[in-house]
Amino acid sequence: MIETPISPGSESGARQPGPTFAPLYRQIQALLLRSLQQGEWKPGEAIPSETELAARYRVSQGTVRKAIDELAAGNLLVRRQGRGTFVASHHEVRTQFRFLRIRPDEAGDERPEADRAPLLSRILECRRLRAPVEVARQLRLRSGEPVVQIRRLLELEQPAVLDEIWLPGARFRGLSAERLSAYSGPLYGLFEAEFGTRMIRATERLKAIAADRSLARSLKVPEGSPLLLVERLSFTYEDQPVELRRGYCVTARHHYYNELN
Amino acid sequence: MIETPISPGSESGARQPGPTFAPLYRQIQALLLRSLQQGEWKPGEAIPSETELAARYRVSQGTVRKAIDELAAGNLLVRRQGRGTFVASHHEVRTQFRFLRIRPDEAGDERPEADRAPLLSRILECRRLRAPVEVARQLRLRSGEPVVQIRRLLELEQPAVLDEIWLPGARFRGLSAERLSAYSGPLYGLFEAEFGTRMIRATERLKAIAADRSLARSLKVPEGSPLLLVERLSFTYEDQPVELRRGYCVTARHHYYNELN
DNA sequence: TAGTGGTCTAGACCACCGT
DNA sequence: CGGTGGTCTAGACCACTAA
Repeated sequence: MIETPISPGSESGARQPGPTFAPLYRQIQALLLRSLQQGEWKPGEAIPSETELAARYRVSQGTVRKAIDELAAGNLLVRRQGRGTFVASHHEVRTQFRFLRIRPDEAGDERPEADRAPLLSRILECRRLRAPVEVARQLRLRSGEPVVQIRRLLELEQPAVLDEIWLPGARFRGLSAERLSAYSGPLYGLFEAEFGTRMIRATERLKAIAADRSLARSLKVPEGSPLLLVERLSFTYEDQPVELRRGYCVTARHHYYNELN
Repeated sequence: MIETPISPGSESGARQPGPTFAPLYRQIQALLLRSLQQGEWKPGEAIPSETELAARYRVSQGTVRKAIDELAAGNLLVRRQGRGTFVASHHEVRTQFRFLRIRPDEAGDERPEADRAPLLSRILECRRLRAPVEVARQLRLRSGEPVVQIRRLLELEQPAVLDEIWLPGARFRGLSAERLSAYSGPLYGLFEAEFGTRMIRATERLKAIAADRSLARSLKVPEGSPLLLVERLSFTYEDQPVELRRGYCVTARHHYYNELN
């Protein structure tokens, strides 16, 4: 099966420089993106070789290459010399620390490698309910639509993070506390494997707040203790928001790590 | 003047695939980096065109292009179609918000554009002293070497951030409270223009802490209030650390914004 | 050894910018 | 208009991986 993008100028018809003009490699990129989204290639699998894709789309290898380059830069694909190009997966170690920014103060100053930290995740709750207004707004649901709420405790040594997670109910049917507890490994790994939902990017807002009674009890800190609140909105393909998460972190022996480039 | 990198394989001598092998475009990149560091082209200025550079280094335009691509991706250079390639500068609006991550809660949800926020910076103190152990360690100085310490208050509406900044004394001779107060605009703009020191990248560690008496007074919040502590280490060329900064932020009406890709 | 991604070249043409 | 960066091609060779 051959999909044909607009032909390049030197071959036949010309691209229209009109208002919707996009370079060839971006069109290829969009086609690749569509295939990824539709699951033509699954996370962890290899996509066709550059030569194959060039033939399929009837463009030069260089053009395919540039399309893939950007997707790889965006962490959607992973290039491996001599082996092929693979669909990125949250199961890989390399991808892990892209979203987990809380680190122990002493360890992993910059290299979160060989890090077999005893990261324990304890599911406290998993229930379905109608989306509160603010949650609905951020997830772009109608307020009152069903959502899944998860509460879990992350322990890196001491109890460190209490997460409150909201997910669209429709997309995450059949998600239960049992299923969550049975699964070991990153949450996003489960989401991608069991629900076909891959988190692509996220925005975060951080604040310092004082622990209320409930948080204090869960995290075993005095009431009023300063906590780091990390509010995250995660997106899948097409910039669809699919997870709202509020993490309350004890930062006595941990910190949130960030790099500015 | 012509500088000659190792010739490409197809032309004459071959690159040695030895342990120190680097592709041609990386060698060009290193040469460009050296010119940038040595100030051959100043921030805001244009560097020579791709064709010129290709001639100078005796490589093809495509190779120069790839070298520049990566430097542009790292925010060291800025490409402008039809005009040329320019040395990035902290004076440009585009670069501003790369390092300033504190935002008002309501505004600038994702687009920090057209943002003429009344950002007031009041210098409280600027003095020279001997580097405390921890500061010396992070700035890679011998403990006791001279450093400049700056304290300043940033007001976005209410007083919002108290910054404590340490700089290597040798690199920042002649820096004074007067000079700082006289300068309006981003601090890093002053550093790059007056001291030839351009901040390239930074690492940050964030924690939630309780305001002690001194902080409480400066920021006009009750003692014990939760504050967001942002500890930043900034680097210039060659991964030289040249600024240590501790920012204490009131996050009642502001937050720290971050994007995960 | 065959196949993959990675580098490099040379040349053509296009889009954008200032003059 | 001329110069700049941006796109696209075709072909060569290299480095890495797995069978």
